[in-house]
Amino acid sequence: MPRFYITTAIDYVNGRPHLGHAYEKVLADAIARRHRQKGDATYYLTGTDEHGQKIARAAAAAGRTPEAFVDELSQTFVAAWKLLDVHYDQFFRTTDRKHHLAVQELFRRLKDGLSPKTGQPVLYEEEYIGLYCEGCEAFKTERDLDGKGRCPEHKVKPKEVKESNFFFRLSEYDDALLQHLESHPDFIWPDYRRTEVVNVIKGGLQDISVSRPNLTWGIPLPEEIEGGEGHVAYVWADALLNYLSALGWPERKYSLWWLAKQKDVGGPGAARQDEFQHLDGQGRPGAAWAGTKDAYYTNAFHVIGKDISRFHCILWPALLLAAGVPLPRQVYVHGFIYAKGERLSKSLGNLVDPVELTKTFGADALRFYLLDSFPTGRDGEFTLEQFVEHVNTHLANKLGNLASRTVTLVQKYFDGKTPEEWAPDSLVSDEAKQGFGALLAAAATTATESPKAWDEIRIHEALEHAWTVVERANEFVDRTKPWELGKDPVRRAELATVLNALLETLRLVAIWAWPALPSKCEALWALLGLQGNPGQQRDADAQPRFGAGDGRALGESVILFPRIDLKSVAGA
RNA sequence: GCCAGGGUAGCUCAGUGGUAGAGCAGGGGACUCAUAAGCCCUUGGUCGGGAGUUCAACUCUCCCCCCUGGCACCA
Repeated sequence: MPRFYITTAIDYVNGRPHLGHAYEKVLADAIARRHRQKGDATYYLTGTDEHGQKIARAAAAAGRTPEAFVDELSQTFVAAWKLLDVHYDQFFRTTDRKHHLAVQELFRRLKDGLSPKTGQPVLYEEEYIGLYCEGCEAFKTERDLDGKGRCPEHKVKPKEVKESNFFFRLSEYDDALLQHLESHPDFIWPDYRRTEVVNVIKGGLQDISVSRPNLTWGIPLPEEIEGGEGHVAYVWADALLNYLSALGWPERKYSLWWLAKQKDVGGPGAARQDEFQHLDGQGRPGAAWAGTKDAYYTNAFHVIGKDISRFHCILWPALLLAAGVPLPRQVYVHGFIYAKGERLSKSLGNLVDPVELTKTFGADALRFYLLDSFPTGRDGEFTLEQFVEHVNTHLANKLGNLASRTVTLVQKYFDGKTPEEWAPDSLVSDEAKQGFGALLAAAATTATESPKAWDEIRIHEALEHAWTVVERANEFVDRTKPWELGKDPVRRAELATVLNALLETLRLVAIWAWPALPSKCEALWALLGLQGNPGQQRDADAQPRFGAGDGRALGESVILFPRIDLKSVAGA
């Protein structure tokens, strides 16, 4: 069975979740649900990043201990994802004990490692003198400062700080990274992000500090590291490792999801046969897997925002190479959602609260807007007006109304049971025949194109295909005028055929749209009187089965997608 | 500055050589099963500017203008 391991960035808990966080989780959730729907064994990891000076400071400002502070804030993320129907398999926190142990193991491996070019220790200690801005929690170079020698963001002069840090010899991994990017062209999506990363690497990499002295809110370096007392791991050397530690790394069980046997590979890039490599018992490439002849394939699919692509495309693979862990399959770099032309930011005051939106309009309305209204993974612009318009048009007016009018007609003329008759030849007018042909053709096209678009993560295209079928169905209703057929007992077979075509259309749409709209598609499924769940329907079930109904009773007629009246949510 | 992407109807965008497209908004119409939704028809663009290649360019080449992203620590 194909296996699919998908992760999101873990969110830094110095504030509550905003729409950008929500977009990433919903996007990953839709991808994960698509894999589950196909029958792939799927593992979806998300969580929160809870260490670092900013959090320690925010906690202090709130008069709390860091522990209590992160406990509370991480719960706001858990609650938000629950509200949005984000179905993850594990919510991982970097304050988890097993994460501490894993980070320490990483440092031990770095300590023992030798650099690829000069064979020096991968980890080394060096005294560093620099200008440190406390607001940024970062060292600044002269170039970063404004004309008056101040941090442009915080408007304060950075302090000259002398401290001893441990450095990771990143500078020697440029060739290895370039080679990997060369032989794995789809390691980074989209292409232009890959180009950016290649340029950055070619411009030369600098060693990076991976520890922080004089900071307590973090993971202490292991005692094997001489001089490491009082240092904690740098937040990125800490945070990135969550993708492994959540799976149990360094215990071998991590390989259950991090790797896959050749026959079990799922997800993007699965067709690439040249990526298989043999691994030793530690999951290190190059040697045969202990006790088996199977080739293993790296299987991690990281979904991240474009702001952290350097960390995931350069630092992370370099750390993994140094630690002897196979690299992930792909880093999927998505765009940002903007509001009022600016990126979402607390200081700009244009944060859009996904929790409020969801409470007001429903999880599926927000999910649909995020997944359908702009191309998957690209930047998007949020406005309440566009949101309302998009949801009203597609969900309420088109799909919701089609379901509503179909169910009402079945209740009115067939006592709420699916008509057990199918007679396409009974359609008499040219208009009806053409409408019928157009509907069936659209359904056939979408049955082919929708799975393809889903698998290539062109979610907006997958949904567009499905909605084309909805549109053909609404046209078909108007062309065949079932309310007139209903008045004429002689034309009962024709009426039954029309309604069965509509019912089958709705069944298909419920399956095609389910990864994006899980709860509403399940409600639609129940409304259609169907057994089971659209999330359990495989691609074979998503092929058109136009024909006579089985006489089953439809569910109670409900408004699936209420129209949103912008005036009634004034103040929003 | 360098690298990348983009400038097409009021708005959001699709369209890589052969008589300019979609959705929404605007205008008109017929209908009434339905969530005042749906259906039909329709107004609207010198495709950022200029030059070139070609029988033919939104589409290829060159130059210019403008916007956006990246150039290591905010999803």
